[in-house]
Amino acid sequence: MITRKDAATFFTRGYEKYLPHVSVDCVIFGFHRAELKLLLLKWKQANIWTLPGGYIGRRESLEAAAHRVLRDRTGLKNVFLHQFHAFGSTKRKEASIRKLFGILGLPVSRDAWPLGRVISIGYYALVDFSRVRPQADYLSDTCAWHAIDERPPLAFDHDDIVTKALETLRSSLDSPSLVATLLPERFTMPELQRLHEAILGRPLDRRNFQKKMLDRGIVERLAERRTGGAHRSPFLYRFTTQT
Amino acid sequence: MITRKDAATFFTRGYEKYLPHVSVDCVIFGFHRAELKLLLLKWKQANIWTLPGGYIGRRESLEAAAHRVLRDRTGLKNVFLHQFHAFGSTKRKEASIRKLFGILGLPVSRDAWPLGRVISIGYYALVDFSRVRPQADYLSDTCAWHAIDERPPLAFDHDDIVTKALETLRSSLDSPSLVATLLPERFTMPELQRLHEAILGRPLDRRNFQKKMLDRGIVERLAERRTGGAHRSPFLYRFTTQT
DNA sequence: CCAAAAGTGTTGCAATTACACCCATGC
DNA sequence: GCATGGGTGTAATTGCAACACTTTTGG
Repeated sequence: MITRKDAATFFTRGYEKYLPHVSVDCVIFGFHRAELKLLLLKWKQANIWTLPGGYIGRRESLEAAAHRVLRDRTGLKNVFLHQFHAFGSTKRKEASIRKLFGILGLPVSRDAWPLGRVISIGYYALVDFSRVRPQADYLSDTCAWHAIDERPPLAFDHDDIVTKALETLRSSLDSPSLVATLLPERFTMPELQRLHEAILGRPLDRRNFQKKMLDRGIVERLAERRTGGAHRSPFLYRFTTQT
Repeated sequence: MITRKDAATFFTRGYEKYLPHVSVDCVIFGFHRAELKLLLLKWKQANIWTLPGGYIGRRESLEAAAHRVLRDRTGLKNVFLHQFHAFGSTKRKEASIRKLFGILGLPVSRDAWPLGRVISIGYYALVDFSRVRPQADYLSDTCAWHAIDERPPLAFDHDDIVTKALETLRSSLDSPSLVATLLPERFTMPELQRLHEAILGRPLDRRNFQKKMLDRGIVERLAERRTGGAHRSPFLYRFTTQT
């Protein structure tokens, strides 16, 4: 978690700890009420929304940086992050960054290192919406979920990054390891289907979906059913541990 | 093309022109005598082979940087480059770089900026072997093609980069735009097949291959045949311009 | 005429798609 | 009992892989 003190030293001596000009940005997808959600940060006292992102430590691997940045800026831990693309934005607006640091009451020298051009490596992940408590860091007012197609416009080139991440996510849906992290240990077939539909943004045929999941050995049925709901009680399933 | 003068000013004031800590590396595939080739540079008077790579200009897009670096270091122009992955190597060996610059008779101060850790964005391309004259730059002895599985061991993490590029190339073979650049305007079906086989590293069925290419509308047959060779004269084909 | 390369067609399997019917549950 | 959602099956289609036969060409 970034504190006030961290932020204060960031502009003056951050380059000692971090590589300038390279950052990671995380596109975090969640799933709630049959909708795909996106985790966004709102800058303090400014109507600027961005992806959680940050710089890379001088001796830190890209992967490790992505995990640390995500934890520091949103509180999320133990997330499966996947690199998907590098973005060479020359759009970074000095003015926005100056404004934020003005609001925070922190000094920004004229040639402060983070005002320069930044190349950003994009990572995405799917996380279990209900098991996560997003927490804004010192730089932000809010860390909150947004429905994927009702999100506010994002700063810099972050809208492009989200678009590309969603594309990648959709095309990698056939590997079950990803979606496994979004559901509880045991789940019903309709639940799994809602999740796939939310990610793909289109409806799927119930019967074909079930057949595919079972034929491919992606999930296996348990003896138990989920009772209590209206209508017929659905079976419970779980992901098979094998490949 | 990098000259002696460029190299000399590179270590001292290069950071004014380029972003430190971020580079692009190009994996250039060629095709000759039914073999997939790889374009490599050998450092001057040292047995160190690397991919053509370089730094990114401060106001230059990633894409533009990849094209410029490739041209400067190998002489190749007008190549379709595709970004495929970012590599966060912490393996960069100071010693190698000092050695090269020692050989070149160029001074390297102790805290020279290019000695630091580098994050590299990988680009790959397929080029027409016969239309290209690779030319080594000032930093290199040799700029030469190597058969993909007889290449020398590469420095830094460049072997990983090649592996990943080859993976990406293979999985993107169904989009014809890539391979189109490797063949002349008009070509025979066997020629196209050899190319696919070289990329995939395995033989393909002649008949199924032909059917697929024609059914999908990837190529269309011309009236003409290629005469002069032994055996039956094959038809000529060309890529369809649509989609 | 024959070896080697090129052109054409058939068949079977597997995955995907579309669609129809039966079962359970709460109101 | 009936609307709603959940479970099962079947036929048509598509893409891919395996395989056999005919045609052309130079030697």
